[in-house]
Amino acid sequence: MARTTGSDGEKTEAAIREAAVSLMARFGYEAMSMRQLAAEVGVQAAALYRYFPTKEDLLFTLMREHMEGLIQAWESAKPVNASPAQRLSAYVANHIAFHIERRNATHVSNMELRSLSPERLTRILRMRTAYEKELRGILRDGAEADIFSIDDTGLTAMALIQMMTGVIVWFRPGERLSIAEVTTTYLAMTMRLVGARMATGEARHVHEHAQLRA
Amino acid sequence: MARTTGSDGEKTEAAIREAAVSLMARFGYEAMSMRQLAAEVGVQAAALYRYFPTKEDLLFTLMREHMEGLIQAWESAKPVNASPAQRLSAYVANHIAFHIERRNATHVSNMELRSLSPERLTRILRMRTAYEKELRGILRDGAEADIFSIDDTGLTAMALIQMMTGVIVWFRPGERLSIAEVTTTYLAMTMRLVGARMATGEARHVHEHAQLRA
DNA sequence: AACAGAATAAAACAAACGTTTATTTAATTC
DNA sequence: GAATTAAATAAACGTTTGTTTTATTCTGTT
Repeated sequence: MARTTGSDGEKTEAAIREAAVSLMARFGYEAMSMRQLAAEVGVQAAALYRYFPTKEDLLFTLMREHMEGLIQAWESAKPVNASPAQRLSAYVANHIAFHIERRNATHVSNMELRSLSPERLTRILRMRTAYEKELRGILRDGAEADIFSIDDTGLTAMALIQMMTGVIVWFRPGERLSIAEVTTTYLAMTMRLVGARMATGEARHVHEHAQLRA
Repeated sequence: MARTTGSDGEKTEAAIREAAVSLMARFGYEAMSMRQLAAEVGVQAAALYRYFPTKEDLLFTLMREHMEGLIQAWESAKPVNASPAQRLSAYVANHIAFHIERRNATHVSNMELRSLSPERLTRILRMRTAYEKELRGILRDGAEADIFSIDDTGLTAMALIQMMTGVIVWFRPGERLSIAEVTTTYLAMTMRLVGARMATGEARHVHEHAQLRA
């Protein structure tokens, strides 16, 4: 046998990506074999190499596109001419929504950094840093305007990101809480954590904004 | 050659554990080969099997002892007849100190759960749940006594643990911040996050307690 | 109808994997 | 000082790994 009826390169590549993210999230990059991946896709192992030159290329592609998607999602969600509290609210809501929707890809991006070559690791970390810098900017603006009470901007940003990304560890869709409820609670915790003092009525706006997005 | 001069079973086993934690934290459990581990210890691969019957046994032993150590540390640090705020403060300080001191083992315990057999995974998760239950108890007591403002006890506990454990991702000893400074800041963030309303003078006690431990 | 090339299968590659076996040497015991 | 136990080596086991090579089949275009 060789080329099978109805086979299409684009569909095959999409199937490979999807299966790879799923298997890597479940078993880890090292533990997933190319044969296992091929079987999941319904193809021979050699066929994978038409789409991705090496296993590491596959990993890197998935990670890069995950990060690009995250940054792009924030560029779209990012409010203009908004108060630090509103911007922080938008950041939290976007971060949680994006990561819950992409649980598997997030797991891979967070756990498999060590399987990248040094140069590729640097590229991914650069993207990550750029994304985190946005949060630090919001926190700094809020602190300077005396809207937030923050000891250390960098440390607070890291704490918030760890807290928010941690959602994917325990959150299961369709269980006790909805995404909207989780987002609302995380928003409240975030605002308290940064000691937000909001103008009258702003809390309602922030709340509504979060409900809308979640 | 065979038995080498000055060789000692206990020393070798300790060296294996140490090297294994280090290599697993750096490269991951799957990526670390038994030959690589043996080379790090300065021994042949077969010698490892005198101490650990399989690679997974080695992983499980490291994880179990890490969790046992964490629970034991909390049993020792846990204050009696203390307010929820003081108990929460002790929990945070103990958690951060323990995890910073054991960066590598924490990484392994958090990242390599999927490499355990189902039964062993269950055993580790049971220990983890028991430890987290302590935090939920503190939060519940504080909420019932109207000292904390908490939407959802379980969710808040997970958020706090993710935030605190996240320290090991970015913290490097001897850089910008000391362990004491980090602990103080995390304590302040935690107290704000749970909306702690402390009695007059208690904030100082909590602060001093944290400084003492850190 | 012929053709170009994309897509895949099948088989094989060398290297590395966790683990086992048989053996040898060092330290301890009687 | 002989017997025994503990600690390690050297070599090999069968399997699996990521990857390459080669050949074949199907699809879309002319």
